[in-house]
Amino acid sequence: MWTEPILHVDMDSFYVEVERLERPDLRGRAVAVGGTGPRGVIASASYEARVHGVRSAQPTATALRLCPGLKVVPPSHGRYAEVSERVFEVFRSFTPLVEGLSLDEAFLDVSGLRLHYESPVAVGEAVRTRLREDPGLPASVGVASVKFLAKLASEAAKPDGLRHVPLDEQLRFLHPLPASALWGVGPATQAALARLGVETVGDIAALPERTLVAAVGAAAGRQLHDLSHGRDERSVTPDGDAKSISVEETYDSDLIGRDVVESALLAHAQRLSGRLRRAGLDSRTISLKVRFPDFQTVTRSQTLAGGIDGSRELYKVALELAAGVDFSQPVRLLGLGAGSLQRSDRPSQLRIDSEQGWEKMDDAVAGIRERFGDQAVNPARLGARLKREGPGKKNPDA
DNA sequence: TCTGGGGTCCTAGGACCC
DNA sequence: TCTGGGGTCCTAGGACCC
Repeated sequence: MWTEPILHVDMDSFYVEVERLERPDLRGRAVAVGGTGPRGVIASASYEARVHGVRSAQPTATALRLCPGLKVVPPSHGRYAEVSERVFEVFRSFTPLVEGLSLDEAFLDVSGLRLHYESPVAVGEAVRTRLREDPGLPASVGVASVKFLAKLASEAAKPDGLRHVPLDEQLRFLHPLPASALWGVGPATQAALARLGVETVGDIAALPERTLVAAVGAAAGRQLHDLSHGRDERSVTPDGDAKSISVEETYDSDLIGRDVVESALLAHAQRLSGRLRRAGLDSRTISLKVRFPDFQTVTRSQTLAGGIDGSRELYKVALELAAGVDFSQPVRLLGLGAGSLQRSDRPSQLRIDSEQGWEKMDDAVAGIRERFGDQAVNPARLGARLKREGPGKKNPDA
């Protein structure tokens, strides 16, 4: 039996490297993929850019100040999704036990490959070699006994490396790391831990579980206690269906007035409908998200008796939700989400005729957007505004 | 040059039912 | 006449992840 059968594979600067596949001029220099508008942030930075302090989630303006020669490329989400498909095909050619965490990283349980490879490390190197050949991208791999250690190991392996954490060395690897390295420790939890005098994972391990639970809540406290001792019972579970789908947009300039907000919600309803229909899903819980200039964010949601996926139905619910929000302030961000998803077995003969007409139109619109992008088709209500103001920032997200 | 977009999970309170 | 507890669902907000 292999004692460290879990791999975490993480593509290096994924978006940047995908751009470099087709643009050799981006190789060897400081480049980042991110929003180029006034409110843009960095999604992925090359290592040449990271040297200057450029980080993902950083405002693009800040990144440019830190690294004046930085080349910022707007994201091509459709392309990243395509390459991601290829990456996951490579993963699944090794084992069916693949659990994706995002477009560019996954856990692999390789315990079934004992007869084919000398060790999990050999599997990890083979995965790296295959990804290097096709789609031609660098990846880092962590090899460990459990998921969260494999993830920490791949982090330590970056860039373009492999790190193996043997079972009998895992606490020596784990305990000196900062507490914030643990999965689930963000700014708020870190602050709560700091009040207990905790700096490292080893410090967490020295605390009784009840102290952690009192400080950060039941679920998080118990998890921290387990992880700090190297315990992680979670198995590698191949991906299930999505639990929610949402669209949101932060506007280059704030939306002012309920009318403008309602127009924007119509566009959101159309995009959301397209994504639901392409996925073959209905939603029973619709949620509205509104962020104001001071970053205060409110959500309103409504659960229906049955699932919906049509833009007109989604828009109707969105308007009802919006009626419960005060729009006397400008709006920075609007989002529309769909939860409680269920497969839409849509026996169209059960729908009334007028509904069918709208559904056919939604399908047609979804198809066009899939091929030509979200800006290709818009409801008439948006036409006037778009003509006046132009289509705004390009959104190639398909 | 303030802070994207798409997700998952948790908490806490209230409604409602048994 | 007053007092339960448990379970599930819904809503709002928040933490966190990439």
